Amino acid sequence: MDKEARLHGTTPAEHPEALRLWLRLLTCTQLIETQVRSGLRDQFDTTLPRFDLLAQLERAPDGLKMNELSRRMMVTGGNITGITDQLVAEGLVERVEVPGDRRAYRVKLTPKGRKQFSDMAHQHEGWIVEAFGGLTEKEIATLHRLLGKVKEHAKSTMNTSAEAA
Amino acid sequence: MDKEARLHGTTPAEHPEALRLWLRLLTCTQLIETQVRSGLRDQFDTTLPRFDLLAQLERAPDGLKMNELSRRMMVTGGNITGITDQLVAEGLVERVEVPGDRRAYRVKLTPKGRKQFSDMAHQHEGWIVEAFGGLTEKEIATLHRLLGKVKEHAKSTMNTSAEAA
DNA sequence: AATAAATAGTTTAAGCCTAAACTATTACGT
DNA sequence: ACGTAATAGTTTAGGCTTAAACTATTTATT
Repeated sequence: MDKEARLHGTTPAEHPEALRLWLRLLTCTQLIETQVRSGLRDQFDTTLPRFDLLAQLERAPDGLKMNELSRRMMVTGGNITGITDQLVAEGLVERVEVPGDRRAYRVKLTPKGRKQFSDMAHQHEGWIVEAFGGLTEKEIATLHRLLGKVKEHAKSTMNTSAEAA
Repeated sequence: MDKEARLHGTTPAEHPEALRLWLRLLTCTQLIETQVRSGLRDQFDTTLPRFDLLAQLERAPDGLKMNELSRRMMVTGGNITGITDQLVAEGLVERVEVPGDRRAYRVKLTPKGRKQFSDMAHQHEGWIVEAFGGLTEKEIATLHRLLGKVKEHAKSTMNTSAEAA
């Protein structure tokens, strides 16, 4: 019996492996994320959410509506409003009216934004490749496959537990 | 070929598997974290960082110094100050003077804090077990092992890349 | 057409988090 | 002992994020 298992003295764990896995998952994400944030700040004077939003738009030539950005980036709409405002002020993205709907618009990369993102994306990929440099191609594939199962299971049980209360 | 792979059209990736893995890792972490935050808020009216700090203290019967908490939780010292202030105000932890060093003190759980954490930890474990419910025990072990390699590699190359600039 | 409900996006208040500057204390080198 | 450097912790300014309340517009119902 190891340390982590023993310490929940009053609440003996039935599945300590799951808890350990969760802590490790968090640690890995946080380590890599910290590296990426640091690189974006030092080399491009920008932030991860700004980069993420540009990345979403780079994959969508026709731009994306705010709620599409919100869903894809898994953050709230208010958050998207703030980040978009900044990027518009910097001239990296633009708001384009949607013909049939005066409430909505599409956010698109400007040429300047596309150029800047291209530079950043190249560096970014380098950081990520380096982050997983300790794994073989096969291990990367295995990790990807197993996390795929986690993702599907998490999505499928999203709002199932709240009802049990 | 799935969606994630196709989308980096204009920036042909040499190691697209690493990028895909990173995106999936982020997604999984975020999905589970959102569930946990939501549960802590709805059922215990608290937040994840508060829970994490209590969790650290529960494993350290003699308490921890601020910088130890900072290092273990991988956040800045100023952050620890703020969270600790709140928990002290709620009576869940206490600051205890360190005999030989008037700069430092130890943060310890109060009996009330220990009790409250115990309740939360039990629920928390349930959420985590459920989050990984789509995996077999063996798959959990594999995931844990592979993430261990990622973690070690990330830690070993922490400040090696900045020098190359 | 009139009303109600849903949708798109923004604003607000509050908490988290960081980097950098700061205070207080301790350790070290001479 | 004295001056400097290192350490422990806090404060400050600013960016990120959320939930909830809000405005404006569109869709559905009657």
